[in-house]
Amino acid sequence: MEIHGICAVSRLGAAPRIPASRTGSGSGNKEERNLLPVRVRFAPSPTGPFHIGGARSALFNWLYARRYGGVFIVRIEDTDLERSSRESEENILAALRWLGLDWDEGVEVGGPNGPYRQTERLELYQRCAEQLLRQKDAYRCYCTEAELAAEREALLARGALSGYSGRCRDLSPEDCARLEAEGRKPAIRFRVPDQDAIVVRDLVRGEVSFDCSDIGDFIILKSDGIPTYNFAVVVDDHSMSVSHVIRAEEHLSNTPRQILLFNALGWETPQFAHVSLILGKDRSKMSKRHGATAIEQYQEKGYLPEALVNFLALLGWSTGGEEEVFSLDELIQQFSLERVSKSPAIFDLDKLNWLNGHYIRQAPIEYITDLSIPFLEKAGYLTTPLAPERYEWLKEVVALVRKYLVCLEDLKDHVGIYFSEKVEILEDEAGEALAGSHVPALFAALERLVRDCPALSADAAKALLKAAGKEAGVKGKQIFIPVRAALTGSIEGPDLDKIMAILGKEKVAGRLAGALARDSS
RNA sequence: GGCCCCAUGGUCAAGUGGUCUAAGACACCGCCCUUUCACGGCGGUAACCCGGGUUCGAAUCCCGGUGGGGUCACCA
Repeated sequence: MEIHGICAVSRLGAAPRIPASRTGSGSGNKEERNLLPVRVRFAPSPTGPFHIGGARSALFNWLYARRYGGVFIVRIEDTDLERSSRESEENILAALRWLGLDWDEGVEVGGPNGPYRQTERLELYQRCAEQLLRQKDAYRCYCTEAELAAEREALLARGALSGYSGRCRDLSPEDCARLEAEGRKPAIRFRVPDQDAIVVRDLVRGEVSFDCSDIGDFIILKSDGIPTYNFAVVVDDHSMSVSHVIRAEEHLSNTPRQILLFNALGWETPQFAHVSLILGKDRSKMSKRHGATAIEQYQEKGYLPEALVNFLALLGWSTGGEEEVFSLDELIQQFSLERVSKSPAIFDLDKLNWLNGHYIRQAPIEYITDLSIPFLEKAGYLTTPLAPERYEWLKEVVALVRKYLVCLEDLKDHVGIYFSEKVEILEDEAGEALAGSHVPALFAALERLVRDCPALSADAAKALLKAAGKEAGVKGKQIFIPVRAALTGSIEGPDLDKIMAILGKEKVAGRLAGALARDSS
């Protein structure tokens, strides 16, 4: 297996070791660093469906890359062998593409720093771990999970929950040999230095300081040779020359460990930006019980990617202006890390719904019609391929009902009357409207007029309605309500003349006759 | 519990010491448009967590409290 990016590691020897006394996340001030080419990454672990929060992290990274002409990398953090799967990796990538977030380097597209799946870069981590071992910045730990669990429990009982006892910190080669003879497989632990404070310079949070004594020696390479998250990110972010690490706030407390690793390996740290979390209605971290959390679910319900992107961008970021609706291009123009909010945001489904409806109403009708087709198929209203006239007709249907939609899945509740043969009386009021004494005369007149009409356009329908009313001696609501009831089974809905035009002569006349027959029986 | 982060209407948020009797959006309420519903338009209700400082002056700065969240794994 060939691993690119080894060059980055080979610089190791030459790079000056950053003294342990140094605090801070690396050299160079902000302005200086900003001149560096922007290289950001989205690094999901493929352990389940693509979460809303992950999507926002991906979006922010992508926007940042596009805003500054940088490179957006997608790397797969699949070191959790138990939970990772190709299936969810593909899921995530598909969702990324659906949202319109394309990547320049990474899994599937390749690039100079690949491979982009961590399980395919094991050799690299191995080598870096050995380096640390040689420098005495890491050591082999022979404790078993059971021993560690017991130790943790004891620690917890004393109320001091933190870290590792350091039992294997200073094992002699002989100790190691003996333990290995027992059949124990060592994990590799990082030796956290005696350093007072380590400060994270964060682009959204400012300087955040952590005390080293609060950080216990942590494992960087598991006993099976797989790296641990904190180790793999550092090695990869360096070897992929990542300039800015933009990720969720839950990683903030991991950052000092990572900085320690960067320092020990003699590497410069990237810039960090920790974006606050997305919370559910009850203010706790967004999870399944708060409703749909997977991007996939929104896609299935018929949310538009542009609405979701727009919504996600506004969660934790704002322009400062009054506008709320932004295309991807407009977001790129305006995005900046400086305007990312520090406080967590609650996922507001109402606003997403409004935005989605807004996009459904505003987008070109062909676009919405095309997106609607799979939903109509699924509801059993349509089979593809569509004849051209049928498509034109469908466009009119969609144009008529889209103002009622929150998402495309709602279509099925509004289009039944245009597809089905029979009308179902849905409301009591509709039945009552049909029972009016003037109704038979009105319907008879209208049915005749409709049948005699050469082409039932909306304009023609309007005129016919008026004429029929005149013949029956009624007007206004007395015309519209019963006709609407007969044609749609409901007393509310889109403009009646347009409904009639879409339904066509046959259906209109037939339904009128049907209502009459039903009424007299 | 230790450590860390956060705190403007129900929600998203603008606001970076005076122009704040605090913007905008969603939701809610009302009016208008309309044959109905919806869309749309117009208007309205509603907020600086508490307590101390600093200052001529604080939503804005500092300290403390409270509340919420995150994190403490051979998970990421």
